[in-house]
Amino acid sequence: MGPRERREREREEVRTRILDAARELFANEGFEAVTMRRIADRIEYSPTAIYFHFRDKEALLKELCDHDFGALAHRFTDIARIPDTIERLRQTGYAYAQFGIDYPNHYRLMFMTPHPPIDPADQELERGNPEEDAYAFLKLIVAEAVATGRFREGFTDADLIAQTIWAGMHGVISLHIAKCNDGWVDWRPLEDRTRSMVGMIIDGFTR
Amino acid sequence: MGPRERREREREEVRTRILDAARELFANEGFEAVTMRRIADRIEYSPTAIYFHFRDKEALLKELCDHDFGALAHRFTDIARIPDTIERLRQTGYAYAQFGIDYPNHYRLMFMTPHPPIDPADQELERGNPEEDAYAFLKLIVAEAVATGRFREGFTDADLIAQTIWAGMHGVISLHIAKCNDGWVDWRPLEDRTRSMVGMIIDGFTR
DNA sequence: CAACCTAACTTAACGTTGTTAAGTAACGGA
DNA sequence: TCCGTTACTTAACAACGTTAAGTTAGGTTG
Repeated sequence: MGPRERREREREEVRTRILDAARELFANEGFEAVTMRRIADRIEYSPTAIYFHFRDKEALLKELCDHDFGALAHRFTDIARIPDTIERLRQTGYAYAQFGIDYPNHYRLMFMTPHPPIDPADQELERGNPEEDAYAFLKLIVAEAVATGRFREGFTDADLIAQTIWAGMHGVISLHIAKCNDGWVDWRPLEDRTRSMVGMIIDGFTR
Repeated sequence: MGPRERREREREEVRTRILDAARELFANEGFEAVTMRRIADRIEYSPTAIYFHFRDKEALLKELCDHDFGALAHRFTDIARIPDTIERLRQTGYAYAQFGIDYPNHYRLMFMTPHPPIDPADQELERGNPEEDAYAFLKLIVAEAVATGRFREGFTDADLIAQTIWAGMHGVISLHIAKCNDGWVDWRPLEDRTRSMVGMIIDGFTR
């Protein structure tokens, strides 16, 4: 089946080019500022062509977000080898923050923008696997810290603790992305705020 | 000067009606979902009439946000009377969270959406005054805690600490607003997460 | 080989959006 | 009484996401 496969491959190639163009434009200028016509211009197709590969602009976004969730999780692969649980937690915090700093527009779409609830049926990403799911990675660290007695007494709910830690780091990054232009707060350097949050988290939970 | 004053008053009245209509629509449906035409319909004016009172949709938003920043600060007036510094800090955290829960759409526009930097010249709100500025209120508590030795040694930068505390609470609320529909996280109840964050903050900073 | 069909597009258009240009009616002051 | 400003309205513009209606190339089938 020669031609059949070639057509399939060509189709996939166009799809990828749309995604690449959209990713770059979204990352540089933000979702709302980028139009379907601009994406189409970039790859020298008509705007309508995009709709043959993606249902709508939101579907394009979702595909990119899914990819970025994976990219975030992959940042942790090296960290996973750190033997000390608390040190691993600390470095996870820093890596998470760095991701938000590196890709603020991606971060905004991934974590700061409400999306319509998606049908669990067409959920592509593998959730629960620490190598693919950043939350699962964090939860694993927390569970280990609980199991090995690194956390204070009474702190046993790994989900609750992980969600609190995540919220803390997310707060630093999202506040930075949304409010860094606001002159009325005498902002401390972002690195200091990141360090301070990681410190507060560790001081707050460890013995 | 009778007629002069009356005209002025009538003008202000229309302005207020526009603001009220916009506030309700924004709060219920979000900024992007509300059109100028819908606001105009609501007050039985033509869409163009709004532009006689506000430069554009963004200016309308800014005026509402400014009002809400004041409303947030006013939530703290009762709390300001709590004698114990740390208890005051705790209640401030809960009140902040409650504000975000009560007005998620307002909260999103105030703290989760990047806005173009505004000219300091036309800054209406009184910043730095704890009765009008929620951040100043928090910073005051932190400074008091530092001064009375309630925080650990080395924690002396009131701005850095206040920004870390703010980020923590903001993280809980903003993550809730943006991701509460995401089924892949086994979310603990929001009250538990709020309590957990307040606890982590206090355990993290106090002796 | 010819007829046909379908996949992968393009061009043109639709309905909405924020916003502006042009016109108008009412009213206060000279 | 005339004039000019104030406070609007109606009509229109450009840009947006999206869709309807062709069009063309290539593979499949009678």
